[in-house]
Amino acid sequence: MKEEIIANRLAELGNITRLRIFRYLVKAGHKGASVGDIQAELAVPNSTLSHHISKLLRVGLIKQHRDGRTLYCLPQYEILDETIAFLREECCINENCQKG
Amino acid sequence: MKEEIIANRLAELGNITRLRIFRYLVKAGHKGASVGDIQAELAVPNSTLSHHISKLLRVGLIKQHRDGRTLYCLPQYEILDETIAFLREECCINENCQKG
DNA sequence: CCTATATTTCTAGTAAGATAGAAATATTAG
DNA sequence: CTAATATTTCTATCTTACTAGAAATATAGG
Repeated sequence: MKEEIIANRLAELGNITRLRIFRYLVKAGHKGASVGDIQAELAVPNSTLSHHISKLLRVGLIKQHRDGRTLYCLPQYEILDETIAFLREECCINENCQKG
Repeated sequence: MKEEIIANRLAELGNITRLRIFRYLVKAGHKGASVGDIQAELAVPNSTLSHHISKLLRVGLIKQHRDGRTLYCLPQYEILDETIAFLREECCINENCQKG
């Protein structure tokens, strides 16, 4: 069910550490950032960071690609946009307005 | 810190029951819906529902106003929009693009 | 092969959240 | 005041999530 998928994504973004990770990647843009970069930026222990990254991966908010020893994380803007759009979907359909 | 405020809101929306409550209110529009309406719609026990509503209230995603015995819940669209906007803020500033 | 770098997995302790029954409170109507 | 309706609070149980140290794996360079 779509509602559950959206809730899962929002829940992942609802953790302060993951929100920081994700925003760091959004700022980084399409080139993304390596796990090591994120760790240096946020000063989170590697095991903790890895755990959070895997959760963001699981719900599709980020993807990864390897370049040598370095794993790059890339934000998935379409997934973010879909998630955001869902919150506004059918806004005020039981009323007569176009937007809140 | 703003990041924490946003994370808290997203975390509240990240629970399936609260997401349903919130979306029901968004659909209802500016007139909102009563706690009883929500309960009838979602078939959640009253104590559970009350707990979830208080969490949405706490982070400002909804407000309430009483009319006799009935408590109406109203979605706070500006808070939602601010939350959404934060996720896109400073997108790609470390790159050269305008939007993902 | 050996070493260094990059990241994940294992493991475990601790804290927080979800759920709901039952009782309590609040409001209105008669 | 009494009864009915609307909603919250209390209490408890159960599950899930966060955190991080230590060990393991993966990749590349010499």
